[in-house]
Amino acid sequence: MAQHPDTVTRILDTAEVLFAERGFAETSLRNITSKARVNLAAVNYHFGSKKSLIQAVFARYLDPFTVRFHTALDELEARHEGGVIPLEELLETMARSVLEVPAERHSLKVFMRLLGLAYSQAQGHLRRYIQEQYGSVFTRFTELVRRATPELPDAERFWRLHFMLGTVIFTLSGLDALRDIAEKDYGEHVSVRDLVRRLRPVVVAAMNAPLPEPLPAQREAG
Amino acid sequence: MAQHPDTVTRILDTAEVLFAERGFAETSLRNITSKARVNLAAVNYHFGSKKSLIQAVFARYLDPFTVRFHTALDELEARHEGGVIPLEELLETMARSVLEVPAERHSLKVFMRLLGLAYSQAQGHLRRYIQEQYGSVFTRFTELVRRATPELPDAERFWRLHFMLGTVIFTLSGLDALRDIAEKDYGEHVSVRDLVRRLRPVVVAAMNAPLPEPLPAQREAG
DNA sequence: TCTGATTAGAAACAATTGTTTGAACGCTAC
DNA sequence: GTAGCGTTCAAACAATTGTTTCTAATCAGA
Repeated sequence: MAQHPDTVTRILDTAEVLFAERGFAETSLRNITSKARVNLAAVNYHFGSKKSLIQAVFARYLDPFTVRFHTALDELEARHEGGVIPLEELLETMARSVLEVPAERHSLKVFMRLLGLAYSQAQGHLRRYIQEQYGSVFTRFTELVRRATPELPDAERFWRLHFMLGTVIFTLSGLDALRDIAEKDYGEHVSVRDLVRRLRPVVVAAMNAPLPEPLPAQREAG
Repeated sequence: MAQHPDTVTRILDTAEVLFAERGFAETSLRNITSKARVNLAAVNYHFGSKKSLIQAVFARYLDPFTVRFHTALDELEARHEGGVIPLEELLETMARSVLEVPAERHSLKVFMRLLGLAYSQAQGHLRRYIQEQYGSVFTRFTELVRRATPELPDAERFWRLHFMLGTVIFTLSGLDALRDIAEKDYGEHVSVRDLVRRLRPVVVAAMNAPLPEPLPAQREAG
């Protein structure tokens, strides 16, 4: 599919930035091709459609992440010889895998923003694509988390994992805006690693929170 | 501006649903007017532009919310006679105020989805509008939280509040997708109120988490 | 019932969208 | 060199977008 790397790469580099800044529907192919100084037809020629371009942008981040995360989990399982891996180590490993990807690719901010868009933006095809393509590594991870937290009911663990996913994606994808506010209010410049440091105890405490009181009799509306 | 309530209301009712389902850019005025069985020109006649329509949709939720939240905080402060209000009560009050709005208006799902879109969707005008229009009540809230958590450094509290904001908005705005997964995996249907019940102990635990270990000497990259 | 302002409606507007076309270019292999 | 291939390019495509215009209908107050 991709022969002449310059055009394809320039399209992807430009597209990921514009998508992250403005969303998918708000970014036209002409925006991308003009900023990338590439002919308009090049996108449809190399990628086939705008949808496929969006998926390609994601794949360029998620493919290396999946590889890294799988091998990191391999090492972790080997080190514990089939025993239960503590929750802290699992979370630590995931965080490290996420942080390593943009070190070789581009900005972590873009990566996180794209993840946020994948959830919030309607774009049914994207969610389906990500689910099909990268669902397995998450299944593996959640299974390990299950063994690390046997006291949690399955549903409760599911929701808490997604709560924490929301925390991380929301924070890191809106980082620029939040950082501006934080600097203005506290004069303190926060790095991504500083934020991850702050996130760690919060996420652990959230996962270990006491169980909610059961609902009374389920009287419901709305 | 609005005389004949039927048309204006039908537009707003339809628009909020479509916006929540598909986002702003993905929802055309023709989608709205045809589903609302209203003439296309009615939107521009009654609201002036699509942007103004979007803001009107938000105002219909945020105006009553702001009123309710302010009076709820008034009562809370009166009840504590100038003393410190415990964190749990502050969070509880905010949750109740959020939940009460759609009871008189429409669905909480729509409300949350709209909030999520306001953050994730680029739509600079929207964030500015919300900030200007409804920023004061949040300033009041965070000041009360500050008094309730004197042991937290200011920066730490700032970040933890935004972590939790991310958790709630991310979860409730992506509710449909998550609900599909949860139902498929656990057969269990979750209501919004059920989710709020699950969120409560998690948020409290996160806010009360131990402080992160200070960074060592700031060796840093990326 | 006539008058005057407000709302509804059909049609057209210009602009922008993703996509397709067909000719021109640049290259390697014969 | 030239045939064949992959790539670039300008142009056009049809469809859809938000907005405007102008006419018809509606309804209140005299």
